[in-house]
Amino acid sequence: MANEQKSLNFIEQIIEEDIANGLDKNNLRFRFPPEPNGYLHIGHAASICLNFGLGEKYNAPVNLRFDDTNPAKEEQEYVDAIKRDVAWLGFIWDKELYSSDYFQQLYNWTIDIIKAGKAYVDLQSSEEIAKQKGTPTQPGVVGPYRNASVEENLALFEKMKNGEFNEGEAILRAKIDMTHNNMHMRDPIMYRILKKAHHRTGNDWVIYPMYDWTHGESDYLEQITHSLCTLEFKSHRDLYEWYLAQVVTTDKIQPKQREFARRNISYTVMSKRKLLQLVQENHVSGWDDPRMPTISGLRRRGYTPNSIKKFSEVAGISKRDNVTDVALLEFCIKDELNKTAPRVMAVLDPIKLIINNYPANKEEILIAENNPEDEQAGTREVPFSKELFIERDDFREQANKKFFRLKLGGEVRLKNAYIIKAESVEKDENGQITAIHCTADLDSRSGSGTEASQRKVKGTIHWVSSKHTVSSEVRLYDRLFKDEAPDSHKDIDFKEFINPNSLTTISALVEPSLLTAKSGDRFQFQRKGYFCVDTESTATHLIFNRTVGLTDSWAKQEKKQATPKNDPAFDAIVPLAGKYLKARSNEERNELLNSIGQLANKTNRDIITPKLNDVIANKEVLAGLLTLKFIGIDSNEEKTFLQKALGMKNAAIKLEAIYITIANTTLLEENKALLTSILAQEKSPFIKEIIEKAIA
RNA sequence: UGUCCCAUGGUGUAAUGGUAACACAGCGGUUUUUGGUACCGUCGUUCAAGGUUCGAGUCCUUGUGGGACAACCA
Repeated sequence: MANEQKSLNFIEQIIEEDIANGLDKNNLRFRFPPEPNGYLHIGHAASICLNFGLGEKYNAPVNLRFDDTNPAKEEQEYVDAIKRDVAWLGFIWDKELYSSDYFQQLYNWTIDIIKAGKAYVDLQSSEEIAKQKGTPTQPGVVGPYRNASVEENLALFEKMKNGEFNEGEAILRAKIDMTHNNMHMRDPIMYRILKKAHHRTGNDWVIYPMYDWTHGESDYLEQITHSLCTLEFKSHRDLYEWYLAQVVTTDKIQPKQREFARRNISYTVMSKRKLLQLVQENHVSGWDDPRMPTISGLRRRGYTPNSIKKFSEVAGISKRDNVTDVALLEFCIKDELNKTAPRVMAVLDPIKLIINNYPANKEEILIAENNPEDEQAGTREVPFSKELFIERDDFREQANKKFFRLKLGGEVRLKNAYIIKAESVEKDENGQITAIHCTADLDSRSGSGTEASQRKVKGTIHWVSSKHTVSSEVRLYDRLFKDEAPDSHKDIDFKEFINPNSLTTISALVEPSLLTAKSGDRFQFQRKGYFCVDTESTATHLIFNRTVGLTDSWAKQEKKQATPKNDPAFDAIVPLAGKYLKARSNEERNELLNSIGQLANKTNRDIITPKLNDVIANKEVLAGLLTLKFIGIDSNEEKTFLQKALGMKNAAIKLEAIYITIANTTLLEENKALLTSILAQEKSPFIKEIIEKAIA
């Protein structure tokens, strides 16, 4: 039986349990509640797919609700962008709602809460309030305004509402418990004064409700059954429930907040604050730069709504911190585009190919399959002539048997055309090849049905006809960051890891059928990858973005041979160095040092040294340092690395670098000036003392 | 020196006390007019120690590791 049941994620399990306990399925209702202070990213897509996915699964309505309680950060531009992105993903929201629609209702409830003696106006400065709040390990203390009378509070709150206070002079707090374990319960702020125009309510209000005092009540007003948010709101749940308890009536549904882990992806960052920084500091061209993990960036990059939904589905949902391999996202788009994208020929790095035995004035129209994966896709016409361009990579004067492409004296098929044999090359004065001469087997034309056309040759390469080709701009994107998790390093700014080569713009030659391509169209450039027409593209200046490359097992093999192998011993040292950084006792450190020493003696200096000056992460730097501590320093590269380590922020690394430097008289002499300058800036008396002694 | 959450292959998720599985990535092969695709194969996993149980990835205890929480942000 094809009755295979898909396993439920933990949210679905909670819902099923609630239904089993008597919740009417027909009352199920969800919401996606973004703050309009930035663009949506692939992490939001997980939340969107979760909420709207539940809506589809249970046939329940899903609201799009803008959490717009902070006019200082929010803009209409973001509201529009968010609506566009959710709609583009293909989801239909039940109602478009705004928290700001509930300002009056929230205000009315607030009056009741004050009357019940459960909220008070506090006129202290934010510093005083913060001080009284305590810390996670120390309880807070009661402030002087906590026991004011209901009448006084009502009057003060009225003054707040009427704009009689300036920003920062007064706030309204819930009266809960200043000694509560959960900091959020220590008399949290319900309202603050913000004399700013709101993008929807204008200047109607000068008091604005805080997130906690808005979110649960909005859920309640909309009768949301399950209010799903990310893990960092876990500790807000107590407050969410406390606020709800002040207003619920038993005949209505009390919403339930549940938390799931946000979706992270390797080689990128996923926080609005950091993405905003990339935009503002011009590391990217905008929110929709194709390198950005935003929905709009992915759209421009060539991702489809389905590929993003598919990704959210296969990545799943859970409560564990995660960094999902970006390869999974790429798989989702490749898998779809393989079935749907028309094939075309484009030469990215052209070199001229002349067919000696083909008439100079002859032109042929050849027939090419649009998509071998899709019979319905049909065929197209591609012009052919004596002079062509092929990919520079597809030719070598000499090569071994594993090279299936064109080499002197070797044969290869030109896709959809003839089998050719390379005869000679033309070179310029620098020895650079400027043209390749070949002869064609004129009986071997693809599809001609002749015996020669059935011949098997090992390689097939793509081409464009010189006379008919269209020149275009192609943007090749690589990952934006060099590190898997650029924002996971404690004392290193994530921007340190930005990949300087994340965008390469080239001019490429494409087949003439692409002349009619329109913005957003997606193609497979055969043997190269999937590309889409950029939004900036025009009829006279075509621009293609590379969405993702094809799996290239030849390039992989080449690379494997070209790049030096990893050093297994060093790779084993790195995690130990990570532990060393966190070690609490000298005993622990000595034990680790012992293991590292044994491994260090097995490392291969020739492999490690060239890599040293590229490492950025603390544990890798320390691993290099500790390895050198055992095997000694002897090259200039290693000395440079030591100096870099001396300049690092991390105290443990700096200290280790200092120890290595002062243990060796030559190194000490060479780095005296550097040590002196470190001494001048150093705050730690311990490190200062060590340096002073050594220099003296 | 608190409270809470989390811990399954390289990565992401499943297994709801009963054979640890699926996908991605990796590796190898077959097919191929894309070194793509497809197909086949392969690699590798329950943080530790105790306990409950006929039986524990799952329940309990302790420990270890990671994370969240002290914005007039959301």
